[in-house]
Amino acid sequence: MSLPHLSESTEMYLKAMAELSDGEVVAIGRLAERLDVTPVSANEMVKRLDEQGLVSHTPYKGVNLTRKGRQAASSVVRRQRLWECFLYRHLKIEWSQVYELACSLEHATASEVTEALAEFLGHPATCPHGNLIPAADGSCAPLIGKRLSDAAMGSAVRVLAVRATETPVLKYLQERDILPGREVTVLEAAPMDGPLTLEVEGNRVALGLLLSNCVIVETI
Amino acid sequence: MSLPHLSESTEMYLKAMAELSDGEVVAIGRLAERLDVTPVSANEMVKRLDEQGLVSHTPYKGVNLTRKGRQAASSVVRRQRLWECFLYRHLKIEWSQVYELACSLEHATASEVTEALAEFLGHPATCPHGNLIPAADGSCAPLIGKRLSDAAMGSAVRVLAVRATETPVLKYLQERDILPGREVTVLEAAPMDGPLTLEVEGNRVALGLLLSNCVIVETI
DNA sequence: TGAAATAATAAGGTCAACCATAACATTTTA
DNA sequence: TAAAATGTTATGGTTGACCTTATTATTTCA
Repeated sequence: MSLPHLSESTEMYLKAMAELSDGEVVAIGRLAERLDVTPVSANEMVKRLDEQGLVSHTPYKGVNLTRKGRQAASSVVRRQRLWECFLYRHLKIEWSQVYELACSLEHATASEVTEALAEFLGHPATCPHGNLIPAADGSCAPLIGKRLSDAAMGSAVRVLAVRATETPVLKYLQERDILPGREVTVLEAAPMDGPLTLEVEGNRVALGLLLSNCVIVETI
Repeated sequence: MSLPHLSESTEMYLKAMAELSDGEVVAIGRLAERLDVTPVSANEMVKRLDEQGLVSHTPYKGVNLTRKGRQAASSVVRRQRLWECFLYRHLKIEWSQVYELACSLEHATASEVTEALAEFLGHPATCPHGNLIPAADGSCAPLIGKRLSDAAMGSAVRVLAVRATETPVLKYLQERDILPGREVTVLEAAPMDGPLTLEVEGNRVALGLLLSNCVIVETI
């Protein structure tokens, strides 16, 4: 059941794959970018992960998680998101910072602690960014929603989740009140992949397309 | 103020020194033993710590913490003991396990998290084993008490703290109710450094001398 | 289809923190 | 004071996870 113990680096690769993929194959270049290592290093590491049976790598095509790898990645994500809940709810740590701070803790958390924490928190369904917390058995329902960038012009939507990890990016969203639960109206989309103009909590906000891609919404 | 960031290994050495020394010089052999590395490795590491100005090593005499090293060690101990409180009080993790589990977390804890945790816990004075939690500024009052092995025969004492770290040892004490706050009467000391016979919570318990050294008590 | 972009492989290097073995220095203690 | 215990230094080795530079393979796209 429980794996031999994965290194912090291994866990970061698995988590990055889970966050980037949505079940699809991931290009080694994206992985390298996300983890801030060179493509050569990512290649080496992927080879090691493949040998351990955690990923399957098809040269020139990309990498995906094996059953074992997906299970391990879920466990990492579960730990992180539970810690995010704790840091945010109980320690009152800033929304934009909890991802980063929980990330260090996740690798140092034994499963007894994870499960006791889940119990303490009342088995939350989502992290403060709105992303779903995988169950202890590794299963994780998919998040149903669409990208803000795909919302119909003039439509009012509710923010479900934010798929961003970097503190400065999260801070940017936080300052503009683009947070889970908020209502947003899409007023305008500038041509040539320009920014969206939104109304959030009574304010007008311009949001670049790439960032709008990271905001998951539901129509209301 | 805050140091460049110490490796996990560095933090473990500093903590071991703080726990072993009581301000005195520590023999490299004790350090190696406690950290479960060879004396050669401990020597190499101590040299590195000396170069970083964290310890001062007098060949053949021993090592002690510098001001900087003591400050860093206090910070590690503070983090660990705060996590112990959280794991014990809020996550209901077994008393004998919290040292070990908090030890992994301590190295992954940013100072924002440490201070928020202290606030959440209401700034506890001691960890679940009765040991004092250093203040945020690194200061730490000494624990006033004596060793159970030094208690007068027939005297009733109260357990203040337990200075043990290994889970099986802590479990042994836990099973015999030798926990902070408990009253203990010393009934007999066997000759030739034999065990003490104690009465704890109405039960007779034999406790080896070495282990009795780890139990800090006050007279009542 | 051919150039550009991306991916893979090879070779050699670094760094922290460990290891073993062996030789030598110092301190303790019997 | 000599032997035993402990500490130190030297040498050489390992492992994981990175790095650079260069070459080669494949895929994508204009």
